[in-house]
Amino acid sequence: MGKQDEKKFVEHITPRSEDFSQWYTDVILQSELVDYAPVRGCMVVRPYGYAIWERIQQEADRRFKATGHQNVYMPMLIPESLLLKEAEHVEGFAPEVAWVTQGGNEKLQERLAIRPTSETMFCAMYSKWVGSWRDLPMKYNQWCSVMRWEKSTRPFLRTAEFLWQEGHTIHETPEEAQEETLQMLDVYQDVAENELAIPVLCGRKSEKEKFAGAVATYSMEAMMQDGKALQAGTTHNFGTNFAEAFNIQFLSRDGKLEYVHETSWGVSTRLIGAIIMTHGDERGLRLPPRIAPIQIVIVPVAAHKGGVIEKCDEVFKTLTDAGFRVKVDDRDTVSPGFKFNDWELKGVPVRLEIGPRDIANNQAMAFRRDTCEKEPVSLESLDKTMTALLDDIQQGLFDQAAAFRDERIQTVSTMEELTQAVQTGFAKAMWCGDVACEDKIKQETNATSRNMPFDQTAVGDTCVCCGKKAEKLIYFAKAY
RNA sequence: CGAGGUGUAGCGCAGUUUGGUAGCGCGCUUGCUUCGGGAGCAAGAAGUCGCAGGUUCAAAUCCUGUCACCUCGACCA
Repeated sequence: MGKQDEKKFVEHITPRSEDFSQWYTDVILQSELVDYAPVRGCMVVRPYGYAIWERIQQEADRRFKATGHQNVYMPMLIPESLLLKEAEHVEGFAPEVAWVTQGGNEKLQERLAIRPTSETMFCAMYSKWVGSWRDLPMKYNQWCSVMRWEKSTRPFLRTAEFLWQEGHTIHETPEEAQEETLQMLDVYQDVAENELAIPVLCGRKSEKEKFAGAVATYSMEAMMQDGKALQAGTTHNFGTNFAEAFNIQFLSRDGKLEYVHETSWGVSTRLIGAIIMTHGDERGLRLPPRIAPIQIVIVPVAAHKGGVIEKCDEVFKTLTDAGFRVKVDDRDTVSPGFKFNDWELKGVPVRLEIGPRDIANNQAMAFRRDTCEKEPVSLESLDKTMTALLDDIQQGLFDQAAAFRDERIQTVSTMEELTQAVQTGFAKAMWCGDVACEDKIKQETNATSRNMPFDQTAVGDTCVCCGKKAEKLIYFAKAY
């Protein structure tokens, strides 16, 4: 392909190297994932974007059920008195809560918060539902939207209203709650790495970065192509903090009144932002096959010629029956060339071009989106060929993202090194554990602590910031 | 919330300095020819110039106010 053609691909999308932020905006709008809404800070998720969300939901929900959780639905409005019960929690969320103050023409006696998260609502209900240790554990999840009055917003990454799931569980013992907290982080990592092909770093948040009201917060952190971190999922262990505030007690095995041990965990449509910023390239999206709403798009070439459409439909049926998510682009209003670019922009992993010449040879031209290579494939045993190809693309995207990330993680032992490392990626450092050092690092470099990995193999003895005795291995990065 | 920027056809923009018939590209409609990397020709449809005041014979253009959005900072899944 010549230079001229190469240029055409990119004429509508700002190159990543020029302005990553603008590239992101161009891609999400042009691939028709979302559009801006007439409401400040809100996005409209369009069919293609929502289809990706539905795939994420299916994969996550399947795992939630497999680990013994059930779905429920809680109301969107939370009375102010409920929200005020857990002091640290209120303080954390108060600045970004939206309120309903009027119903019809009447001013409400008590303001109602539009949920920023539902810990308080779950707690209110759990306190009603729990009586005995025999009622435990209760492991509920809900898929819903929440609202946070954010000051600056970006589609998928931070919007005033966003779709997510929030799991809330209560347990008999601290050990069980901790086990749940870590198990769900594993589930998230499994979804991120094996479905979304996004490598993540899992670990515990510092006191400064933990969730308001939690005893311990864990996260998985992904690196975007601009080297910035994106928190892609979190799990929290609340201990008995909320149980004490909401009086969630049960009669224990030895007849004593005890508080439950509680957890919560969530992932959101932000994961879609992570997919875009992890895998996207100059032509647009590159969707991992396991999450792509369309895995294979069939583009007829010279569709007016006899037999072309029929062959496309035949291949469509074969592949659909074999379990693939397939689409035939039978639009007669645009040229094949337009369709090629269109589906590349939309990130479909594999494109099969079928024209008269292919039919004559019992083959199709297969284009793979990850490498943009094109080669003929036989129409015989196409299901096996496609299975292998999609698996290869899935693995390829993960490997590429992992290699990119690993290259940009630098082990640092001085502030100079840390400052330099967070310009392009993550800094892996030893830390004394003092919030003063986190504050200083934030102030000097704009980077925040991401998390403390479970593997705490030391890379030094002294704190990267103050030089005192180091307590923890931790990652620092600029974050979304 | 601070600093900057932008609002003109569905989208992207020119026109504003120097007031004087509302423009361009893409898209859209209809027809014909095309179809292996963003097709061509022809004929069409479409805009209270963000909103509200003011100045003027005359305002997209000048003045005042206001709203929305974007970018960068401070705060956050």
